[in-house]
Amino acid sequence: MTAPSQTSHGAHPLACPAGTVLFRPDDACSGFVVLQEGSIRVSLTSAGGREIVLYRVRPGEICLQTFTCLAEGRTYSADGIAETELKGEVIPPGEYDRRMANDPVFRRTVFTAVAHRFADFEHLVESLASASIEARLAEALLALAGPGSEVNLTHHALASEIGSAREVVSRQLSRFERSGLVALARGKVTLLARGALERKAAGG
Amino acid sequence: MTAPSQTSHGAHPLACPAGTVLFRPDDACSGFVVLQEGSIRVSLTSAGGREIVLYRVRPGEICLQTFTCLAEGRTYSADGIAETELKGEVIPPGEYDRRMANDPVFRRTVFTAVAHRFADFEHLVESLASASIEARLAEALLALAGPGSEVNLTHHALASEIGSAREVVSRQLSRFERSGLVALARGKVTLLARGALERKAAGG
DNA sequence: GAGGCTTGGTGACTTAGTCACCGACCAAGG
DNA sequence: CCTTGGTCGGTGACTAAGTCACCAAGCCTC
Repeated sequence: MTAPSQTSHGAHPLACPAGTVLFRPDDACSGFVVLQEGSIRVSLTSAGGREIVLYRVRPGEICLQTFTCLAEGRTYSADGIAETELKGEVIPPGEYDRRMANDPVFRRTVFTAVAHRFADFEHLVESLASASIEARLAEALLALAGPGSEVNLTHHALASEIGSAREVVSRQLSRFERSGLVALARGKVTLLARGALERKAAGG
Repeated sequence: MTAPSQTSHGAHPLACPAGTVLFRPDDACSGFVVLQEGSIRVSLTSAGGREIVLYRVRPGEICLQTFTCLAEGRTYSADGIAETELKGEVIPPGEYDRRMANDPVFRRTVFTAVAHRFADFEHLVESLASASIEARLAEALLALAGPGSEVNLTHHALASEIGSAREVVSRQLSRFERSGLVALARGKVTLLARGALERKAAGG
């Protein structure tokens, strides 16, 4: 995408290991992240300690939090954590503004990404407002497994994915296991019947 | 793409009465709305028939739905209804693109508005994921009353505001009434103790 | 192999959402 | 007027989800 020659025009390289905290609520924004490799998990934690994963940033996507901060000159309001090792670059605020103004391709890319994120958000709101835990958990498992059939997360982490509580996830997973949809192990869920899970995710 | 007899900048005037349906899911987007007067209610209705109000568009704000449609060339995914009589203008897609590219003030305005909307969305997600019905209803009542102290909505409409069910709202309102926080009448809620409601809204 | 942390299981309880139903209010037409 | 049909709101009974407290099993490290 962006050639290294751009670096000389103001972009810093970004490289950090899994687990790095990229930002926390009230942090100032140091620039616009263009990710080449890896995955950033962005989540909100409410006063009561309940966490919910808003979205993940992957190569070609953008961090909406960062966009918002840059557009309004505000601080972050969520947590951003590197889920894997990251590679990419950081475009500092001034350079970002310049490119939004002068680089039509860059601008187009950012718009599309913002629009895409928005659609995800809408889906999240709809889910939270009206889908059952069974459906939300089935959907999350399918999304997290990707093309594979294993999800290496604790029940607590799964609860954060769907904005619920650990106990609720534990009980629902037990029900899935009793129905033969998944197999459970410590820190791991193995999907055994994608079709059935897809039906549950759709609200069947 | 040529503009016939139009405003000097290619925008159509917009004027319609309260209750007008501006868009529905799967409608194509006819242009970017710049509102000068009035209020548009944008809401999602899930498969189960549950409705939730996402946001309102007022003068100086933008419709995120419309932004998304224009950026990705997609159709709408929510409902937009005029809550009051509307006045403003509609910038057709081609003109919108031209202005985003060439008019820095217009671009800046749109960015800021998009960023602002996203902050609202984040608040909505946090609310849905972790706030009690008591807190959400108190917050909605305060927001809907504005500087006044009356909210002229049915319990059903209030339920849509907070993404809950009519019965739940009815019962919570009864509790508020018994505590002397509000007075109830058919299609109307009168706020009697803003301070106490603000405390409830904050989770106290 | 003993403590200490993480993970997950469970019972008991509260809060929220659903379903079914009914009565009060309201407007329009006879 | 009075009927009639629709909207609005109240309520009981039930299910789903979330909370709280606690415990047991796995796992790490010293």
